[in-house]
Amino acid sequence: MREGPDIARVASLVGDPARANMLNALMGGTALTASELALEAGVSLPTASSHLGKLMEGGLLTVASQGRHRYYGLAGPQVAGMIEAITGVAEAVGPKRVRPGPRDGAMRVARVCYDHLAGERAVAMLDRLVAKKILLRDDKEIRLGPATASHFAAIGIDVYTKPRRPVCRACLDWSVRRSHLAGTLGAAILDKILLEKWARREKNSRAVIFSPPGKQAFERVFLR
Amino acid sequence: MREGPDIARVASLVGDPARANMLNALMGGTALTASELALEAGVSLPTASSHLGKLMEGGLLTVASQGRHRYYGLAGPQVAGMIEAITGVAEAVGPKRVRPGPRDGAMRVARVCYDHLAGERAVAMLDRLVAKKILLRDDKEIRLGPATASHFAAIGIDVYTKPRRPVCRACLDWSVRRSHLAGTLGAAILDKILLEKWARREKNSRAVIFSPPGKQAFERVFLR
DNA sequence: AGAATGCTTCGATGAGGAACGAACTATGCG
DNA sequence: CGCATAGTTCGTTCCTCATCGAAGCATTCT
Repeated sequence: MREGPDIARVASLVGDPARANMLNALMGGTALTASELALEAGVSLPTASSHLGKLMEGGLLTVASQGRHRYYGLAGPQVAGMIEAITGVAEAVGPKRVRPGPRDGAMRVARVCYDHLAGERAVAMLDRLVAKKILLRDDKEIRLGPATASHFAAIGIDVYTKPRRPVCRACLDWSVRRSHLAGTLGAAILDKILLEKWARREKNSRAVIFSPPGKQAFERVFLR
Repeated sequence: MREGPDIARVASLVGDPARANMLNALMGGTALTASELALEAGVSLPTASSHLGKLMEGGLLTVASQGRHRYYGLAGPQVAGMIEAITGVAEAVGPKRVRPGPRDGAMRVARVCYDHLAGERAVAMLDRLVAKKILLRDDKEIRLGPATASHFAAIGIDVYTKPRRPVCRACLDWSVRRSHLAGTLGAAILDKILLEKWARREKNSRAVIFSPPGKQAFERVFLR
């Protein structure tokens, strides 16, 4: 017998298919209502409610009541990171790539990770920002540099909007094994991409699809 | 309903207390026999055997038969990383730090992570190696520099012993939120530390306890 | 107020799976 | 060869927990 944090408790919360589907859906970053999550998980509303209660009690979810809606979201980036880690293992040990499929391809290129962009395109972006010394990579900790604020202001992104969370964070990608940009800045960039309609969210998926002109615009702004 | 890697399957494997205990024990890095794992998990041998079968089938474990013993070990660093991630969340959401206790303190300072050293001391070591430009931190990817081989040779560590795995890897710490050195080099350094008896493994725990002279030696070699 | 929607609670049902003892296979020892 | 040790397989028992229908709150709309 051994001591330590109760990892079985946390893992078993993720271990139920219905709950796993819900968490997966919430990896999209937007908070969802109980009914949406029930649909997503393929269970009835009472069942979903029960699961949500357990996830709440387990500390994996937060909830915000707005009128008669209750919006559930992931409790934080650490939880999101854990799910990505589990996804990575599941991907590795899972049925030997039955069919890579276009959906998977799109996911590899660009997808939503909690509230920011992940995938090859996101990794390339971070690399470029670091190479241009707009961001400074120290440890996994990515830091702002002297040029950061002015550079993003020129693009139309205010670096210091929401002061609660760290502005910059690195987040490990499960497809590519490198890091991409998370934190409020990462979130702001994703907002920008969607707002400018450079890309759209694939319905019921974390995939992010760039339009041809959107891809060009993204490359002009972030990869040049 | 949604597609993608079967994360529930993987998580539910970790979600059983007996299996979680086994995996936790294997995070110590040494492969263990079925009986040792049964003891560790607090279940009977048949039960343990059944669990081990499931973990094998799930791809989380590897086994090496030696005579009438079967040594089980984690399937790889990715699995170890996942367990650390889950541990981090469990730590964060777990019962509000009932008593930090000396055991926890020791774990924070230095512990075994799969096959290399983790904890504050390991983080400090990596920082120092990077600051001295003996290792180069690029992305999370840590790379060898021109001075690497000679520097470690002087300490008595051959950087290029086991060519199968990457020599350098960064691994995220759940206590400190920074990275430490993994890969074969990380493993070789831990070997060195234990071989020189600078530190000993706490029995039945991942904690690594440095003796006072061992701590000094470690600091002289790695932190100066 | 009454009706409609969103969600939770309660209670009953049922299935999956964790547990162990007993029997079986395999390796090592004298 | 027997005997001991290490592990697995089998069968049974038992309990947890996921599931849903029905009923109960809460909020908003008309």
